[in-house]
Amino acid sequence: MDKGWGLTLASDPVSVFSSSTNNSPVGSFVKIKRDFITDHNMADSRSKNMFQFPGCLSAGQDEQPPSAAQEVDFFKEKIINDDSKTTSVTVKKENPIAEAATRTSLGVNTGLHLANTRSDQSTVDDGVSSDVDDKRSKNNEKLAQLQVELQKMNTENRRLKDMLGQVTSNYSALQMHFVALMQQHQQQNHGKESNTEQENVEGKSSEEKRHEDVVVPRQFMDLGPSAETDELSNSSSDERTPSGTPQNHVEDASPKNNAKLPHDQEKSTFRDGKRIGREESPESESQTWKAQKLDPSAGRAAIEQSTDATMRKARVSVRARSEAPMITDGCQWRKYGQKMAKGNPCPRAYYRCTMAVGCPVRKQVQRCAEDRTILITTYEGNHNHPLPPAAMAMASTTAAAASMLLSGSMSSADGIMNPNLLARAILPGGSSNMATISASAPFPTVTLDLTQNPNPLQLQRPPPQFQVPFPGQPQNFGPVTAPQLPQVFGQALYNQSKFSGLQLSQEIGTSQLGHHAQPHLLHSGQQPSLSHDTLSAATAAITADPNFTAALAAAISSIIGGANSNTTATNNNNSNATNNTSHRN
DNA sequence: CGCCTTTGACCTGCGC
DNA sequence: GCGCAGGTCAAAGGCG
Repeated sequence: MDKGWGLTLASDPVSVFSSSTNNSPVGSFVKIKRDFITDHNMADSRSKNMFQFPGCLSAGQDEQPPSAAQEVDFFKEKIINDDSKTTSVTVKKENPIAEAATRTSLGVNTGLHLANTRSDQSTVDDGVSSDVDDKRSKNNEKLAQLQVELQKMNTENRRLKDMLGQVTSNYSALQMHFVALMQQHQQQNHGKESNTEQENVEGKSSEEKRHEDVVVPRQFMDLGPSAETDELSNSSSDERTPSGTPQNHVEDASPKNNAKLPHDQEKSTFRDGKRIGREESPESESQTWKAQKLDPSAGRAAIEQSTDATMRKARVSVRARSEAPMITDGCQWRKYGQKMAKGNPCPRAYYRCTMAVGCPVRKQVQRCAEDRTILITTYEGNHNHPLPPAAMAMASTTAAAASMLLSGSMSSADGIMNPNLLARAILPGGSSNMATISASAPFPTVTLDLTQNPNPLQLQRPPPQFQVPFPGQPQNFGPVTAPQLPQVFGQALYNQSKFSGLQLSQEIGTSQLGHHAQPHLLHSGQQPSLSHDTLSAATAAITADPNFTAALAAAISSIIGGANSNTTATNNNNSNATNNTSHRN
């Protein structure tokens, strides 16, 4: 149902890792940057000076072009000719000197020209012999100039490599931490599937316990039994999930349901979808846990299901400015209702995901009463089907946000959730009004505000999308998590280039990828607001927080579920398992 | 003709 | 118990 609304959350599927001709990280960096240019400035961007490296990498017109163009006179004519035609022809030239001169004179700043500055004699063999010495001296002059430039570039390259090494090491540490926790979690699942929540808690590592002393209680990964406890003990958390409704008790045998089965197959399956999606929650969940006690083998599925059920409750609200009636997030939605909400003259529209039958994901779209240009989109649930790369952005973001929300700490009796890792990860700079977390509402909700504090110099590039072949083993998350990490926090928020906080997360996640893939977005040096210290601090904070692993695992699981439906994730929210369990009951 | 949106009715939970 | 508000259903109509 996406109709290409103005606000696009999808990230472009540019294959930023596919630079086969340049294996150097910086080379990839350059390619990405050039893609970046292309993305946002369209076709003619390459012919203009749009991108400049930080520091002195630039070979742009600011530094030399005029003189360079003037000095290499014998190129000038050709350049002019080329310019009179198309610049693309010029760019295709293989001769680095000629290319450099051409680009320089055209004002094209491509940043890096690392090719050898070999002799350009062959290029002047054009039959012009009147003033060969003079031209050679000019060529030498230019050669020296290019060498100086090359030196500058090399220096910058080294600096970038140092930065890359730093973020790579950070990534490695995070990855090891994550893998260790994942293995531990697996062991717990296998060895103690029939254990109680308390036993699960006891089974945690000392490190996790140590963190729990500081952070808290509602470990998302272990929400299984605890979720049940919450469901049974806290009626407020049950809210509108129809666990207590008569409908829920008669599910399959319900005459009502049978009687209301539509003739339309699509609608019929949808109804199934409703059953497994909307009504899967606490009831079937608790039943699952009962079954688990009888059949330990059902433990993991139950955990997954409870996880999904819990995720179902968490909401992620995204505020973004858009004139379009709905943001484009890569998924297909079907509108199933519209209501006038109290206190807002703008109607609230209800959508459900139609990319797969039974997908429990729904969203509400409503304009802000105060500012009609702000579109508030609230997501609920997790997709149980493969997602296109464009859709993974929002899905992963909401999943991670919801995970973190649910794994956060409930500190006070009033139920207000303290800002947890998400907030810290999102808002390392101390900005407090871009993401808000609230558990006081009927649903715990994370609100990501894309309308505030924009930095137009940041976030101009949609996040890269990666189609990564998923290894079957969770232990191999490295290559999987790395590319997806940026999605986990930032992708959805790139679209409007206004979420610098998540940009940092993106920086972290992406930068850390360098270990397994080429770095593709390492322009922190460009961003005055993002210092190395900030980066390191945020990375350390994320690495140190066990909740992050939980949220990360959830997000990854959703990704895995989306990318490879045959992959069995350790704690995913793949509703296939849930559905099966639900139907079994 | 099939899919989607619209929209009024209906269901449910909650507060008084 | 009643009313309100949020959420969902499903018939009707529109659109490609």
